[in-house]
Amino acid sequence: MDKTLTDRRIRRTQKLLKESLIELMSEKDFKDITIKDITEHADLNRGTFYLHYADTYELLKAVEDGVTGDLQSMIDSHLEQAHAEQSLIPVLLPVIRYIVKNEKLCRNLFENDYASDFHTAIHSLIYQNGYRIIEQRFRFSPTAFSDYFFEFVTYGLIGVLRKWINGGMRESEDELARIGNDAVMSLARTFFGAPA
Amino acid sequence: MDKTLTDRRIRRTQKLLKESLIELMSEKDFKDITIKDITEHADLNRGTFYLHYADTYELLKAVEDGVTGDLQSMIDSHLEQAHAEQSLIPVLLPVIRYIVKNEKLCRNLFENDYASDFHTAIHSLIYQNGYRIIEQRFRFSPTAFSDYFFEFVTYGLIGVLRKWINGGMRESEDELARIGNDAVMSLARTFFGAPA
DNA sequence: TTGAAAAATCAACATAATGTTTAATAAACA
DNA sequence: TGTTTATTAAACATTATGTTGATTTTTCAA
Repeated sequence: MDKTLTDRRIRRTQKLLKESLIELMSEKDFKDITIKDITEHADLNRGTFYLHYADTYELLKAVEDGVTGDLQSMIDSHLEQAHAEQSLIPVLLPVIRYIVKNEKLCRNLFENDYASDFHTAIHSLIYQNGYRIIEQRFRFSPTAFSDYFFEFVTYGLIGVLRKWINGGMRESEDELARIGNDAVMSLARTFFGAPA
Repeated sequence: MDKTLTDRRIRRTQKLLKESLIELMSEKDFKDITIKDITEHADLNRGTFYLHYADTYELLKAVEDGVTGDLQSMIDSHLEQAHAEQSLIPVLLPVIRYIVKNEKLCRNLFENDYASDFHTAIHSLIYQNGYRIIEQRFRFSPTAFSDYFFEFVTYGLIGVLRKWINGGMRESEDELARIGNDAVMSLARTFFGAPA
C-alpha cells in the first residue's frame, strides 16, 4: 500500500497546495506564481512544498492529473453504454457535466497557456476511449490515414469544448454532446463508409 | 518610421536573442531556461536583454509572432488561388513547406508545452483564412452551429499538423495538404450541403 | 567624414526566490 | 501508548531578477 495516499497529513497538505494553486491561477498568470505565493496562501511552511513537489510545474501537473483521473473514471462508468449505443454521447455527457461542476478549475486549465500538458492529456483521453467506439461502429482497418482521422477529430473535440467554455457555456450539455458526436460521426461516415 | 526595426544593432541583438532561445529550447525545457542562459549563449550582456524584453515569455512570444507573421505572408500570397480553386490546399501547402524548411523551430514550438500561445495564434491564422474560403464555397449562413464547425476543423488541422511533425513528417507535403483539405471539406459538405 | 544620438557594456547593487539543512514539534498510525 | 513520520522553524548558501549610472561602442544622418 502506498503510504503517500493514506497518511492524512499528506493528503491534507497536497490538497491545500492544489487548491491554493487553483485559486491563485484565477488571480494571475501561472508563470508569475511562486512557491512562496502558494505556501503562504495555503498557510504551510515553504519547505513543506519541496517534500511533495519539485516546482510549481510539477504541482500543476498533479492538479491536471487529478482532473484527467476524475474524467477517466466518469468515462469508465459510461463506456459500456457508449459501446451499446455506438455513440460518443454517453461518454461526452459526463465529461461535459464534470466541466460544469468544476467550472473555475476547468476554465483555468483550458485557458491556461502553460497547461498544454493538460491539452495533451485530454487529447489522449478522448483518443483512447473514442477509438474503440468508432472502430466498433465502422469496422475500418487501421491505416496511417485513419490515424490522421483520429487526430483530427480528437483535436476537433478539444476545440469544441474550449470554444464552449470560453464562450460562456451557452449551449446545454445535451446540445454540446450532440454537436461533438455529430461532427465525429459524420466525418467517420465520409471516410469509413456506412456504419457496420 | 519605427526605429526599432531599422537600427542594425537592435535587429542584431533581437535576432541573437531569438536564435539563442530556439537553440536552448532544443536542449532543455523552456521553463528551465533563464535570461542568463540566453544572454550567455548569445554572448550579450544580461542587462541588454531587459532593453528588449521583460522576461523569457515575452521573448518566446516574439519568436512565435515571427513565425505566425511569416506564415501569414505566405498565406496572403496564395489566398487568391485558394479562392479560385475553392480549396484549402493552396494555403495549406506553403504552410507545410514553411514547417519543413524551419523544422527545428516549428518542432520546438509545436511540441513545447509552454507555447500554446503559439497554438492559439496558429488557430486563428487557420480560422481567419479558412473561413472565407469555406464560406465562399458552401455559402452557408453563419450560426452558432457553424461557429462550432469552424472551431472543430481548425483544431482538427492543428492536430493533423502536430501528428505529422511528431511522427517524423512521413507523408509528402502534397499528401498532407490533401488529407487536411479532405477532412475539412468532407465535414463541410455534411453540414452545409453540396458546394454552391 | 564627423558629430550627435542611441545602443550595448560593465560593474555594482538590492531584492527576491530557490533549494537545502538541522533540530524541534506535532500529528497519525498501528 | 509508543513509534513513526510529516510538518515546522530558522538559518543558510546559491542563484536569478531587475535596476542603476558611468562608460564604451556602434549607428545614423547631416
